[in-house]
Amino acid sequence: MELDPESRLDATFAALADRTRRALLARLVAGDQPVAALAAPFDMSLAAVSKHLQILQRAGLISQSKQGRETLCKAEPAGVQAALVWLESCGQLGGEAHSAIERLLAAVMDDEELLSGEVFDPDADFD
Amino acid sequence: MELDPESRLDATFAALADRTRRALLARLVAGDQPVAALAAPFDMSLAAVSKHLQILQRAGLISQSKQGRETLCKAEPAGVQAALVWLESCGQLGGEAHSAIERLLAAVMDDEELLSGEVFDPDADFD
DNA sequence: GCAACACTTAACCAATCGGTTGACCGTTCA
DNA sequence: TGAACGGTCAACCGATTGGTTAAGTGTTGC
Repeated sequence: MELDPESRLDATFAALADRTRRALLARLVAGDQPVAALAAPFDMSLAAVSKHLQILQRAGLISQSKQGRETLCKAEPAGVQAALVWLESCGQLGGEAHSAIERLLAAVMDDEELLSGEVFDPDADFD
Repeated sequence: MELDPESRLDATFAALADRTRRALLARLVAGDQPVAALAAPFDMSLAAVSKHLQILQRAGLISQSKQGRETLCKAEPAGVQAALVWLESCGQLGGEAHSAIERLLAAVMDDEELLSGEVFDPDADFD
């Protein structure tokens, strides 16, 4: 179910389009956690968080496994891949090198010193 | 209006969560187009496409400029940047090198032959 | 056994979304 | 001037979303 790549991208981007779900994913990227611990910092019911996690799971961004009476959640970096590739293609075809990947590629092609400084803008603000 | 980065990501990912809008953006990445030409291939009203373009514009993914009685639309690769950085950070913190950017970085650090083949999976299906 | 824990499901709600049609506004050109 | 073009706006519609509360399902441990 939910096999065609277009629907997959629909689900992935839709899952990422909510700040609560992005925060949940960011926390899971930092380390696996059971649902209750994961839900604690959020000002909403456990049921609401549970539904958010379901959406992340259906999008392939996380996986859940029952561990006794707890449900361990872990990030699935592979789920991010399709979205990442789509966005990179978008940037690549843009002509000038705007995207991080483009800038990096340009640096590689110029055979310059790499990794001498920051390659990415660390603008992402995890909680 | 709409300044905080979290809301910006909300808008960006939400805009990308619809296949029609992704297709519109992909076409614009391939070249600027007026609204009517852009709308032609889609099986929906011009008004619907117009609304999709507004959503893309508010997300900063495209810009529109009146050119006589036409409205020229162009992709704004910079608008993709924030989303790209967020996803990359997600992949980076994941431990193993899962993301394209991570794989490329790893290749660079190993000082291997670069660009000798395909670096990215060209899975993105621009119509 | 039974109570507490760790969730999930169901039913409901207001708000938003993606689409429609029809009226409207500015531009071009015969 | 006035008709056709290019596009937006407004009102409406059904479906989906993000949240709630309440009930239900396993699991753990006294």
